[in-house]
Parts: sequence; C-alpha cells; structure tokens
Amino acid sequence: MSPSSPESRRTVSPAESPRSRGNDSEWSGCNSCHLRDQGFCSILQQGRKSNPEVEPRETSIRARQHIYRAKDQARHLAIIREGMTFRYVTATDGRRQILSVGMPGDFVATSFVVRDTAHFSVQALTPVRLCLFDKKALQQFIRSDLAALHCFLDLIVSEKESREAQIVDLGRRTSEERIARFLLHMATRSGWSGEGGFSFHFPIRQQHIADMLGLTQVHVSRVISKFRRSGFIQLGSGLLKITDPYALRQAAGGRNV
Amino acid sequence: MSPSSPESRRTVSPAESPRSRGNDSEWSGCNSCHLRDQGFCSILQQGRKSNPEVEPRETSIRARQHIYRAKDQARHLAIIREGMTFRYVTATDGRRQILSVGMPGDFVATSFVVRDTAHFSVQALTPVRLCLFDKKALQQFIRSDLAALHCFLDLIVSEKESREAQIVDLGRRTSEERIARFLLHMATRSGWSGEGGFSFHFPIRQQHIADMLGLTQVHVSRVISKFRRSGFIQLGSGLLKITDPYALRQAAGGRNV
DNA sequence: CGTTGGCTTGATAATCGTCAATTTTAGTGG
DNA sequence: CCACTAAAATTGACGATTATCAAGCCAACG
Repeated sequence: MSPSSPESRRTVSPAESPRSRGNDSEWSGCNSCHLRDQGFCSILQQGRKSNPEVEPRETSIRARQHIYRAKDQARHLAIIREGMTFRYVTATDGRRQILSVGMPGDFVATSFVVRDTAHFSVQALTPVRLCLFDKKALQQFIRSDLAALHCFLDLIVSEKESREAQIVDLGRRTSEERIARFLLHMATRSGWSGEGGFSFHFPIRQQHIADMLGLTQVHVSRVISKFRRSGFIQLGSGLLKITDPYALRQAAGGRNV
Repeated sequence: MSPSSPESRRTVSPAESPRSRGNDSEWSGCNSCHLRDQGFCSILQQGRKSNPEVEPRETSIRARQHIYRAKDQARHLAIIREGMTFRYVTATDGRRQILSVGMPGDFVATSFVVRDTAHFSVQALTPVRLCLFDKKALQQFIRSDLAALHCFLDLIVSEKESREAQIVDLGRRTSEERIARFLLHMATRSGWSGEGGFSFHFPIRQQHIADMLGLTQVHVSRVISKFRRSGFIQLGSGLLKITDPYALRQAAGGRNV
C-alpha cells in the first residue's frame, strides 16, 4: 500500500550508543540556546540548580538515520535542538503510518518519560541536533517536581488533541483537504502568522506526506500539482511558498485550519 | 459524507444542570461501588480522607442524551459508573467523527482536568450512570497530589497511544480490517480473554461504527453481513457473539489486534 | 397496525490506488 | 564545478475500494 522509501537500514541510535557521533566539541550548554526559555526547556532551566544531574549533552544525527527503533529499550530522553524528525509505525506488510513530525523544542518521543519501550520508530528527516538527557535522571526530575509534571501533562494533553485532529482528518476529510491542511499546519508551526504569503523550509518528501495522511505518493503528487497549477503554492528545493493563503484555506475546507 | 443519525437535539447536560435528572436517591457512594479499587477510582479512594470535598454524586443520563456539547464551559468532571458514552466532533457540513467510546471506570472526558472547554461533544450511547465531581475540587486534588498526577498522566499517555493506534487504522487499513479490529477491541474491553468464543453487550449502531472508522453505514452493513455469512460473528439485539475468533483475527490483518 | 429507526441490498459513481514509464531534482565523487 | 547516479516527482492508463442514491424490509413501540 505504501512502501517505505528506501531509507537507511543502519541504525546508529544515539539512544543506544550515544557517543557514536556526537559533536560534543560544539556543545555550549543550555545557556546559549535560543530554546532555553521555551516550552519544556524553561522548566528544565528553572529546576537546574536543584537538579544538576539533568544536564543534557548534544548529539548530531544525519538525515534519514534512525533515532529510535520500535521495541528497543530507550536509554535516553531527547529534545530536538535543530532539524526535524518523524515518528512512525509499520505494519508487517510494510505499510507505513507517520504519527507526527518533531521540530525544535519538541521531545523526540514524550512516551519515554513514562514508558521504556514503544511501538513506533523515530527517524531524522533532516540533519538533527539533539539534547540528550539521562533517562532515569530526567524521569526522576519530572516525576518529583510538581511544576514539571504540570508542564509535561499539558504537553501530553496537547499531543492527544493533535492526534484527535489527525483522526478527524483521516476519517472524514478528502485528500485535498488533508493535504491543504497539512501544509497550512506546517506553515503555522514554522512561525507563520496566517497573514499574507509565507515561505518556509519544507524538507518533507511526498512519500512522507502520503504516509502521514493515509494516501499514496502518486496521489499526493497529483494534488500538489493541482495546487501549484492553481497558484496556491510554490514548492521546490526544500522550500514551500504559500502564495494564496485564502485559496489554500478554501481547499482545506473553509473554516478552521 | 456521514450524516449524523437523527439523535436527540435536546441537551440536558448534567454539566450544565447537574441536578436535572439525578437519581440521587439511589446513590450509595463509592464504598459500595464495584469500581472502587479500579483505575483512577482507587486513587480517589486513597485520597478520600484528606480530601473529603472530592466526593462525587450520581446522575443518570438517558440514551442519546448529550453529556457535553462542544465549546460549552465544562462545570463538572465525571466518571462513568454504568453504561457507554462516545466522544465525537462534527465538521460544519455535518460529517461526524467519533473519537472514542467510554465505558465504566473511564472519565467522560479527561480533557477537563486540564481544560475548561473542548472541541468535541459527548453523548450517551446507552442509559448511563455518572459519578459527578466538582470540577475545581477534583482539579485541585489531581494537581496537588503526586500519586494522582502520576496515575492521571499514565491515563492520558494510554489514551494518546490508543489514538495513535486509531490513526494507523484509519490511515493504513482496509475497511474489513478496521471493522474486524474494532469488534475485537470492544470484546477485549468487555472482558474477553481472547480465548474461545465470546458473547457481549454491544449497543453500538452501524452508524457509530462508520463514524468511528471513517466509513459509511452502508459499507459497514456490507462488511458485517459478509462476516456474518462467513460465520465469524453473530450480531443482533444488542449482542455480539464472536463465533470464530481465529477467522476474525485473520480478517483483522493477522497479527496483533 | 402504522410509524420510526435501523439495517439490507442493488445499481451506479467518485475517489483514490496500482502499475509503469519518464522526467526532474538532488546528492556524490572526481 | 561538472558529470554521474540515485532518489523523488510527474503523468497516463487502468482498476479496486468505498461512497452515493434509492428502494424496501424488519422489529420495536406507541
């Protein structure tokens, strides 16, 4: 149904051999990080004094490399500092379903705060820089710190809401609506205000879109070609330009993106 | 695409007028409840002495009545004591997507522990008895009690995992697989060990199955008729009987249910 | 005993998938 | 920086799955 694109079979998971390709020399700690005061990082920042053992170190991952493989033991918790990842599952017959896309500031997989293994895998979409935390130490911190727990709970609830929005997309929207909504959603996550045109880094292949939205790559191609011909968007060399936001929103089903 | 079945438009939400039809006379408290030591109720049980203000009271809801309507202010938190509910969203054009089915021991909607409104609605599938908690009091309790927070977090994470499983169903499985898996899943939730045949209360209409799985009622009817003709199941008068678990699992796609 | 909600069934149509060939783009090494 | 190669995207022809429309049936219920 949807053959995975031929992506690296080798796994040099940082969760398994974390020092394998770490550019630790470039590591400058949280103090100089622009994500320092955003999302969960701000919580970590606050708890830093009392919990020095949750200090992360950095690792680099090449595009397409696996960060985690389904059913492995997770040894670390990681936050994305730079780049994009995606989380997916594959059925035995090879059908792939992408569950989410990770961007800077996101946990690679929130599940590992509560679980030790998962049914999904995580792969780098672009070159990625990760902040690696000792799993035990961070689990301990989150579980014992009320503010951290509240923040994390909010994170998971938001994720759940996001998954439910996806369910509505998959269950009750046409391929055009799904694709238009996905593009708009990615634009929003990339900092788009929603006003006027917008250009942004879009390293996502049609096969990824297909596997995210329950379609085939061929069909995604057709729809995107149509959007392009209609002048809604321009797409090329990793850059997506929304040229007619209104029309794209119409294609997305009018109301709420 | 999927017109809602003509279900009660009237909303006598207990969240809005909680005393409206409470059979408070029958209320016997948690002590006599068989769910007392299960799931989240056990946590409430433990915190009872120190937090007497989280004591629930009971309400009855008739089948098809709305328990919560999208975008309303939620005034209570509720746990299902008896009966079944479902949570859904509708697009402006009437397409309905069911997000989950609630059974005894489940929160009617976990979201309201963290949020005050939601984008979904909740309706009773059967006559339902609810344990109603004062929202503020229960929120306060959960937020301040570490054990409760852990338990609740675990609950949300499980829900998230469940939603992700649904995403895989919707995105990458055929209608037959989806329906077979749904039936097996409901059997499991109803106490089926997975061994041998199983008969259980199944008050779910074909329209609900359709709206859960992103199909039409007509198509659900065809698939179920096929399952019945093949001797996998018997279905009638609110009772589902799995007569050939092996065959049904095959139809569900072989591996894992 | 007629009405209503839910289910079944047939005929037909739309959406989306499959297969396959071809072009374009991106990545890599010289 | 160019040339070569692999990956990704495009396009057409065809087919399968699932939706739509419509009519009729059945069982529960007032």
